[in-house]
Amino acid sequence: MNKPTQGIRGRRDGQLRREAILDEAQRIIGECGYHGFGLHELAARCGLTRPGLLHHFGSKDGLLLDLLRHCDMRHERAAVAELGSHHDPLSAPDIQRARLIAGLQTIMARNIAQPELIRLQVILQAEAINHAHPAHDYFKAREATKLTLLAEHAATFSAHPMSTARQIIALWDGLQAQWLREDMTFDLLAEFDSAVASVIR
Amino acid sequence: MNKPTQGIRGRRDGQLRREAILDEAQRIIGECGYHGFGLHELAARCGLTRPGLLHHFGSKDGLLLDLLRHCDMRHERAAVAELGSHHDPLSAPDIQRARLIAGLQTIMARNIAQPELIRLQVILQAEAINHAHPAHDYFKAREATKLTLLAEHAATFSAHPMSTARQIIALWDGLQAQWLREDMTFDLLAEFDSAVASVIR
Amino acid sequence: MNKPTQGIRGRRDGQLRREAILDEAQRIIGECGYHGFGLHELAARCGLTRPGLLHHFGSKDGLLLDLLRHCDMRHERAAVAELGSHHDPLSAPDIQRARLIAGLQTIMARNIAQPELIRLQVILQAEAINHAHPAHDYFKAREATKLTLLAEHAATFSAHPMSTARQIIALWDGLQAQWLREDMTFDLLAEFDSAVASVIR
Amino acid sequence: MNKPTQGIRGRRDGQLRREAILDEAQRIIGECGYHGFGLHELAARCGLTRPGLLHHFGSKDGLLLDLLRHCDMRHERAAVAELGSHHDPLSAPDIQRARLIAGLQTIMARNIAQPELIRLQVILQAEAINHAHPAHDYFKAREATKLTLLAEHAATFSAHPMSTARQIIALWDGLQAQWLREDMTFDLLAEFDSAVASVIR
DNA sequence: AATGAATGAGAGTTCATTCAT
DNA sequence: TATGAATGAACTCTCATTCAT
Repeated sequence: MNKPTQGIRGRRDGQLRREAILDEAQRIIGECGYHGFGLHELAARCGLTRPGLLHHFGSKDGLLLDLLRHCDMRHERAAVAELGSHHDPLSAPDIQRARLIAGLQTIMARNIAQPELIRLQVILQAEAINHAHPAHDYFKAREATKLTLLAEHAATFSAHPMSTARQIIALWDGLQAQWLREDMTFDLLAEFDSAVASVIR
Repeated sequence: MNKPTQGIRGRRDGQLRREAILDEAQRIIGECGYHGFGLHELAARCGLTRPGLLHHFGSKDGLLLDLLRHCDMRHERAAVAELGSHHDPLSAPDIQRARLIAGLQTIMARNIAQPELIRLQVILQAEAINHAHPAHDYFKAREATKLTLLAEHAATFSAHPMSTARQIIALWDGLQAQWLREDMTFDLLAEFDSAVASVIR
Repeated sequence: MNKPTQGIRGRRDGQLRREAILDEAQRIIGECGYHGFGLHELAARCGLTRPGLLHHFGSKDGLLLDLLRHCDMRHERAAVAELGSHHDPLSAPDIQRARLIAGLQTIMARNIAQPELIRLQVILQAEAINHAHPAHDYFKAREATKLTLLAEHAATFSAHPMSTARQIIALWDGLQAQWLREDMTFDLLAEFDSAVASVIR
Repeated sequence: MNKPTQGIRGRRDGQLRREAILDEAQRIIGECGYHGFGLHELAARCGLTRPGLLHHFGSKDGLLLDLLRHCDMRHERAAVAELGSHHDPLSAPDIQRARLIAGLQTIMARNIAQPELIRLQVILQAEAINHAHPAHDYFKAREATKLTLLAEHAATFSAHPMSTARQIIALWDGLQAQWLREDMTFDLLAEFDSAVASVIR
């Protein structure tokens, strides 16, 4: 007699629906970029209408920022924790170096398991170079954080920690982009490992 | 009474006009990406109307491809020549390595002098990961060319020439992107030099 | 254990809520007109949601008509009473004239104390000229009533009571509109008094 | 063999088309007000699409301002000229008064012949009380001009020229609005004449 | 070589409203 | 009594493009 909790036309739990939308948004923005995707297609893929989307996020910009916050909480914080947990400034340089490499490997391995996340980061990071892009501030802050964190680690064994940090980030971003450009046809994790080993000596 | 030079002058003017437009297009697409820019703004900046633009390039896609071809002829070929001219498979590994580094330095230095070009490459390369992007094929081919060329050079001194090539490209792209993200506030050339020196040993 | 007052309190609270909403509606519609305002802003200003509003008034049109009824009861009836109470067809023309002027003054003075009411009337009266406007019928009836009432008064001393009535209304409306247009920077009451004195001779 | 100047689907002379659109805009805005009308209906009535409209006026606001400018040039200037031409500060007060009345009559008669113009003014003048309305500044300036011009005239025969000016404007606006409200069923010109005669004594 | 006029498609966004809760 | 979710229709406006001139 009773129809469960499901109302007409896909009324869902709110929070659940929001997350489902953000998942789909990650996929579509990762493919087309922020400027290249339209609310209509995202809405259609989620089984609702454009105003239905905006009910949850207010605006296209708002959706993007919510997506970024969402990724931050789910992945970024885990990554920072990964590096932070093994950080012990009193250890010997060799151990520090090994730990950093291990941490980076772990994070990269996790990323490889979800290529949509890599796609999203690669394209947004490029688009957001433009100061007018809604994600510009987010990526500016992210850049500074990554740089500082890596430089801190590198300080224990490198004579130029800042340069080392830059090199790690460059390899990270550059290899991820290559991997996507070549349709994930090479072993990203192995290439990253050997590359990092080179720059860290 | 006859104007014999008019045809030529007209054609030459037209050519000049086209180049001026492409220069402006490089700037605006480098800022906003292909999806983020509109023909209207480009037309306005060039002092003509939208149909005026399309008269020269046929379509937005056509404009992009013309721009890419234009860059190819002006810069890419010079870069390839730079590397090719010093390539001599019979030399000693040390010399090969030094020549490659010198060639890369020269090209990077040339790029740094025209940041709009770097901007264009960074954003388009990211956007064009999407198979539906009009520049996808261009960048796919470019990727293969670069990889092959660098691997050829690296073969003379590296045990894993393909990986070395990837690492060079990753550092190249990654440091350029970082440089733009940080508003060109660090010494890109120096960072690139030391990074390449690391991965080439 | 029983809550005998709850029903009444609830109803009283509801009534208070409704009045608070109508007050805010008066302000916002007076500023933007019926077509220019949105339920969303009104709802926000009242601290509830759009469906919350519609729960009380059924529809946007319904809200407008309720507001009009509300004003009718609070102000319009008082005005009619003001004029009616002093109306005595048997008095001498001079007295009639003086009483009418005094009555109009009283009402105008009352209006000036609540400019939002004047705003509302001025804009709605103009919008409602359109036959399709939801307040059209209301203002059509109001017009007839005012005209009849004033003409009755004027009949005791004017040779053309209908024209006199029209002139009074025109001055009334026209000066109120001017007053708002000039940001209430002149003495509306004084101007109205002297104007009415002129047309009534 | 040759098709005249008429291209596909109503391509017209540009300037002619602009004026035709403004004529229709006058009608529709006069009925529904600025907030009450939509570009779609106007476009449809003119036999083109929404973007077709915006091609000529840039935006809805732009259309309104162009319409206002258009009316200014066609009617307002004629009215000012009408009053100005007969203005001679050296004449006797009686003559001044008679001339002013005659001038106002002429203008009002001209207006009555085009009720759409009156409609437009009545509704926009009310809507534009709101400072955020795109026509606010226009009507603010217009108000000041009218007031100054009439006060100048009235100065020759009235002890309170500013008040007299206000009264004339109030009667003007108020009677026009009444006339529309009552579906043009009374003799506006006659009522205005007798009313002005009263306030000018 | 370039324009002005116009279009169809689609952009993001707001609207009043409905419905289950 | 009021909400959160969602809709369909409408909104202004921008897009790339076409076409006659």
